[in-house]
Amino acid sequence: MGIHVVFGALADPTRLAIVERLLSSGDLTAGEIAAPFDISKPAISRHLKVLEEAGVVERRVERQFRVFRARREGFAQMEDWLEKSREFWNDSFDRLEKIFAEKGRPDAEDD
Amino acid sequence: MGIHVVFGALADPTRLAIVERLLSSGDLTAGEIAAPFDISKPAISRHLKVLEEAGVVERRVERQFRVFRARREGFAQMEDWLEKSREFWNDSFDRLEKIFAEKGRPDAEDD
DNA sequence: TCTTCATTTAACAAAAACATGAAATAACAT
DNA sequence: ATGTTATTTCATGTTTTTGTTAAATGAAGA
Repeated sequence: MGIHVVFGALADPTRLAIVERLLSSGDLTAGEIAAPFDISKPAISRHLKVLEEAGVVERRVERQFRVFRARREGFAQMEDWLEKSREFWNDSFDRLEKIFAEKGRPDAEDD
Repeated sequence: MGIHVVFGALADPTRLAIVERLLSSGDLTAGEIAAPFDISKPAISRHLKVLEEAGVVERRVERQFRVFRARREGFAQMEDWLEKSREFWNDSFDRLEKIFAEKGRPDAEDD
């Protein structure tokens, strides 16, 4: 589906706040999620849909409520992407070290 | 500035591709960055501005070129946010363990 | 200075995102 | 069945994002 969709889901302040609250509070109903915000319930409902479609939260029906919960796999996707990026950082650090070693001193004045 | 700005910067497929290329290739000029894409240079220029304002890349002037590079601090922000989230996951796992322990059954495979 | 190459800013159009109130649906209780 | 509570879908308006082309700016060289 693409990691950019996950990033997009977390790019909105309202959605980010929802996710952070779900992380700290565990399961919450749509109504509980909407309560602290000044925006309408339809708007929150859409945000929840975006988060669900991105795989960041999951929804289940319990009695007359829809209960939401943060979803591990969504976070795992980000972890993986960042892990891959970290490798690149390490690689380029290695390249720099090699260059320094060959030149014999860390800050040579060239080009 | 808010982590959601960083997420927003990476939410666009073109910008994500730019960042990934900068990670693997090191420094690139605006022109080199624009080359593989089908969209106009002004459009790429704006994407680069968004990435720069989010702190994900940095720009410097070298001869007649603008050279871009991925920026460690931008990634560190995400690492920190994910690290914080990971703590919450661990905490809720602890809570679950405690509940199982009280029930006398450490790993019940019920649904 | 005049030209050229590299890139950004400006002006604008199309598409997407985000909000709202009203109506529809879902689950449950009476 | 009818009503009540919980939530989503619909129709719509506004703002933001993303793209385009044309013009402006920046740096370098003749």
